[in-house]
Amino acid sequence: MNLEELNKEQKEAVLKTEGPLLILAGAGSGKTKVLTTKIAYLIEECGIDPYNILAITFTNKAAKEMQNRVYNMVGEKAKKAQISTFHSFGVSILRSNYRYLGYSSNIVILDSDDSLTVVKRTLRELGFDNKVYNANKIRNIISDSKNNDVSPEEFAKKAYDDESVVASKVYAEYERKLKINNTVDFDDLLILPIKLFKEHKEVLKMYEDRFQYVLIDEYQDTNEAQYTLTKMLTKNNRNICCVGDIDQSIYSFRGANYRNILNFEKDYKEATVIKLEQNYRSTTTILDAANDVIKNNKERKDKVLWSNNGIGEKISYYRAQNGSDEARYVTKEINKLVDQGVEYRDIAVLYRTNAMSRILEEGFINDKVPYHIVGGIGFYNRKEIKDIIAYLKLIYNEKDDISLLRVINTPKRGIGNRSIEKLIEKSNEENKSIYDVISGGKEQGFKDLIEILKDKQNKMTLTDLVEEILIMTGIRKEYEDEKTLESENRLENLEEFKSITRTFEDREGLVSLEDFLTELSLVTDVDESNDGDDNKVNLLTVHSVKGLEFDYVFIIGLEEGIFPHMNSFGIDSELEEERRLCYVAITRARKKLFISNAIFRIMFGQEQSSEPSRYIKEINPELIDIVNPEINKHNSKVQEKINAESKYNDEDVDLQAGDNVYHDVFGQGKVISVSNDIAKIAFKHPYGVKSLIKNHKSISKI
DNA sequence: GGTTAGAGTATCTTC
DNA sequence: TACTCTAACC
Repeated sequence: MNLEELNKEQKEAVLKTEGPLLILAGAGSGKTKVLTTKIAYLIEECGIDPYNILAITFTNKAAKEMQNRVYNMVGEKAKKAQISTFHSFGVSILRSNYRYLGYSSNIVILDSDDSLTVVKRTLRELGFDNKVYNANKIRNIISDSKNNDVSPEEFAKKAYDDESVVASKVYAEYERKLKINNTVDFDDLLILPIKLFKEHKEVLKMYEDRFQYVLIDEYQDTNEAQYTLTKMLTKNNRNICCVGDIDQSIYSFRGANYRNILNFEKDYKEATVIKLEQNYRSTTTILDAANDVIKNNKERKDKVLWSNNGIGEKISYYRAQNGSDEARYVTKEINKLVDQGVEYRDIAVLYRTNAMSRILEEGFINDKVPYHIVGGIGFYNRKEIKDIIAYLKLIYNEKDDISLLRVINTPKRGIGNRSIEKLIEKSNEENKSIYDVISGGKEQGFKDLIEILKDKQNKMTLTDLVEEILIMTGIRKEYEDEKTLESENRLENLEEFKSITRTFEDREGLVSLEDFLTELSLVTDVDESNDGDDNKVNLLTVHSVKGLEFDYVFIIGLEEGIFPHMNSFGIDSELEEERRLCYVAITRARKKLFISNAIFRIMFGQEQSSEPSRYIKEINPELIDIVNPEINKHNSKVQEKINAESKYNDEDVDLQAGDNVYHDVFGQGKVISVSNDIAKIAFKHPYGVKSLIKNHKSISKI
């Protein structure tokens, strides 16, 4: 096997096949190449059966790509290796072992929206006002508890205030509901395998025997459960290879803990650590800028990326008048690039929040720039698509209450709130799913309909089944009768959905409802980003661009309040995460980076102004070429004026921890801490602790 | 039981 | 702004 294309460290990482290995791989240092080569090396040179290899990637797309690359190196047998995300891996374990865990075969996976719906419903059923108790927050509490192995009972014991008492009750009921419905949430996909392994050592033994070699990518973004799962599988074999980069840890909001990397050497005492610091992706200008930004983080291992790719062009910085001006700038620059022979597909525009894609879209449509939005509120979030999926889920698992409640009266069948409430009551009393307690009434008609469709399920292809649902439920007729622009659109979307099922069938051969639904729940829009088939500009969030690279990258909205996001103000750990996010964004670019922001931007329907992001100031000015210095100067005067006029007090307000204050919106509060210009203040329920600009006029000492 | 207007709230990121 | 939820009316 030819390892000549690898540098010294990369080669070392490939050759070290036995025992624990940690690869600290900087952005663009060729880690995917190392991982795939390593898998191929294990198979070809060490004679390892691919069946004994487990490789975990961050997205399904990355998994597919890795599988393909290994396929190109070793051929057909690559397919025997298990290459997937943690969540897909969890699903496969569940599907083979559901009996041990007390589930039946047709498990439906809930997405985060579904979980939230269950929480809301549970709050209501338990008689709590969901204006007082924030369902989202409670869902997060439940998720955290599950991930940290805290049971509802344990949580109830530790409950310390009104909210956590309510949360503990909702948590218990939430778990009961999921189980009765034979449904699992995203957390369960990781937690249930752990539970299984703890309770059934023989099953764990089987997986240990199978997965002699375990490789994990993006280790900095593993959460507690993923960490535990990894440790359980590799405790005895010890052939574990983790790849990660602390500077690219950007998923802490989801429970990821980059300290898993820092602790690797403690967990595996005999570990070898290899650093990959040569970057093969970007120009030194881009790398220097990235290094300038990230070196301001305190919590990190020292590392400096370098490259041989030459200095390249300076970074272009444009400070726009407002959002649409910024969009115009982006399209103008894109058109210039395209005139120079650049392909649209080699360009990406990155933003902090999905909401920012809209204004870009307008600009792109105006200037006729072809684009592709990755992720965001996409196709699968449309009502008609959610409805058809709910029908499919219900046909697959009639106990799935969430899907049932979604479609029992869609289209209208005259089953109103009263009847539904009665059904829910009955199902709670009898500890059964809603479907199982239906007997008689209009509901019976609905049940009969589902029974007929269930019967058809095995007798036709997926696409035909979808068509059958559209006809038999009356969904199609409803939209056809409506004859509005909107209903036309919905019909088109439903046709589009059928072409998705058809594509799926063509790709996989004849497929089961189970496979299709699993893919739907786990494969996200991010996995759909265009692979160069379409020559379009990619629009995506900084989070979803992780692992990708483009010749030309635009980072827009580099403003205080957006990037870094205002919710992170005053919280050091979160500001550092925002900075890592910025680092990830910068290091996506190969040839040239464009950064921009806007003085005025419409948010929440109101025009607001903001200053340039602190991260821009951290970059050595010599690396930056300011596109519009005059406007910039003028604008900074405007900016000063805005600042002077309104929101802030002229003099510094002396706020200290312990001070009582009054806020125009949140009322009375107590200062918890003050750092720099940010005061953390605890307000009364339901506001809680807020981080606010200390000198804001809305705050006064009392 | 269905419809609709008004209120309220969120936009932070995702498997 | 735009979406979702609720209450009141039909």
